[in-house]
Amino acid sequence: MARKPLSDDARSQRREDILDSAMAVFERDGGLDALSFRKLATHLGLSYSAPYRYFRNKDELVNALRARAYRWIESEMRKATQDIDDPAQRLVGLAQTYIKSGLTRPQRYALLFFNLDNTDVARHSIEFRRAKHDALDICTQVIAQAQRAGQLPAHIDPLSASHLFWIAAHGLVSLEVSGQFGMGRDVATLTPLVIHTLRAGMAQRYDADAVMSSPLKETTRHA
Amino acid sequence: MARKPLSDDARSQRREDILDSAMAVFERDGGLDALSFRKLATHLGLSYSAPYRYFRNKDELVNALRARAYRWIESEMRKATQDIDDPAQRLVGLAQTYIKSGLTRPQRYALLFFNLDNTDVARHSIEFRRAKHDALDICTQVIAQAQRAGQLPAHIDPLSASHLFWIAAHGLVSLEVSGQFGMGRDVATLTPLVIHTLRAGMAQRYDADAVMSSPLKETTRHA
DNA sequence: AGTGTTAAGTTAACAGTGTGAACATTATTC
DNA sequence: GAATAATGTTCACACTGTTAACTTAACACT
Repeated sequence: MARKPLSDDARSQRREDILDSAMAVFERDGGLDALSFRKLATHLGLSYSAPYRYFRNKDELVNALRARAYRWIESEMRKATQDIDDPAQRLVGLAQTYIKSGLTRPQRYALLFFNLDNTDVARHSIEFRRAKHDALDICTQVIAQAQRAGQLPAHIDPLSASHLFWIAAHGLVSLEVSGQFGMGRDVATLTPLVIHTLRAGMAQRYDADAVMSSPLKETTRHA
Repeated sequence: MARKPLSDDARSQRREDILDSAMAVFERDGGLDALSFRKLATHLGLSYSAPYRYFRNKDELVNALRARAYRWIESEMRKATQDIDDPAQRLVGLAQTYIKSGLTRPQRYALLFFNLDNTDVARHSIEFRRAKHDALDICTQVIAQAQRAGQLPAHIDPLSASHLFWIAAHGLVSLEVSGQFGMGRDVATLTPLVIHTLRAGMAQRYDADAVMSSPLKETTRHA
């Protein structure tokens, strides 16, 4: 009776095309404010509200873009680690790749962690959370593997350990990308220091209570 | 002959008042997009482009706001550490305070590190850089002190060490504030783990070359 | 073939934004 | 009191996100 909608494949292909353009514009012009539906539409050769047929609003578009950025960093890590056999080296390679990816494409990295208009977690899309989970999962697996191989002490569970890695790597990339380290490229000297500290620190037995003489109470969030 | 301009004191007092309002609006409504000159002006009981007499544009206003946020976190750290005598405990207290500050006022923290429309460092104001430097300086001093007291190994220079601390603390706060850790409040369990790893890791002798079998080459920045 | 149905794309419109220019006000110094 | 320059206001412009109304075109059924 009615016109058939685009096949799911065709439709999501269109979405991919739009996201291609969006990412290109975003990285060319720098920043989410610089990426407007109008500019995106003309970049696609369409009229200025056409993308609304594929993304309900800018939030949804940006979330999709973020998920895509995560998928990219995930694939970078996969590519880099699959050729390394030695578990310990895989782990170092993983950290290096994460850091390098962030530094080489600061815009894309910033898209993941900055530019969150607000800190409202509820608005992370499922797509985004899945991508995040999959990326973290690589790390967890590599760590578990290194532990099984006896190359990494096992008194910290793999998930916590990968969080630890993530915290360190992200802290480094994030501060550098947002230009907090001052003029020099301290990253080059900081990277090995960070990795060393992580490995050496994780090697030592850990007793939570001994660390914090006055542990952080639960913090209430203002605003 | 002419009307005297507001004394520098009076003028900067006005600026402070405006920044008070700006910070209030920013934290109430969440996000920089929600902070408009118009809203700010009406909040001050002025007409909608009055703030332009005090801030050339939104960039300048935001930079001032950022500097102020840094000053705040700096003062939090000063307050928290001045009463602690034992150097090692001072250091832990410092880290705790930084983390706690970020977690309690996520908006303010995000202002410092997220919401950078672009990653253009050149646009950081001198004010902002000074505030950042002063905040970091506390950390450097406390570390140097702990090293002199023999409570922290001295084979890492205090500046690098404080960078290390910053990276870890910021990584933790930043990931939590941007809601990347999943549902739970993993921060409570991650905080002591991070601090432990830092301390234990820094205790071990450090040889940069040994760490990185294939060190990060210089990375060229796309985009 | 013809026609109804409906997705895809276009255009018009609205509320809000940053920002500059042109005006009005007002306090200060002569 | 008059001149002058800082401060405050109003108007205007080019943008933005977003919704609603409209046009076009492809399919399904008779």
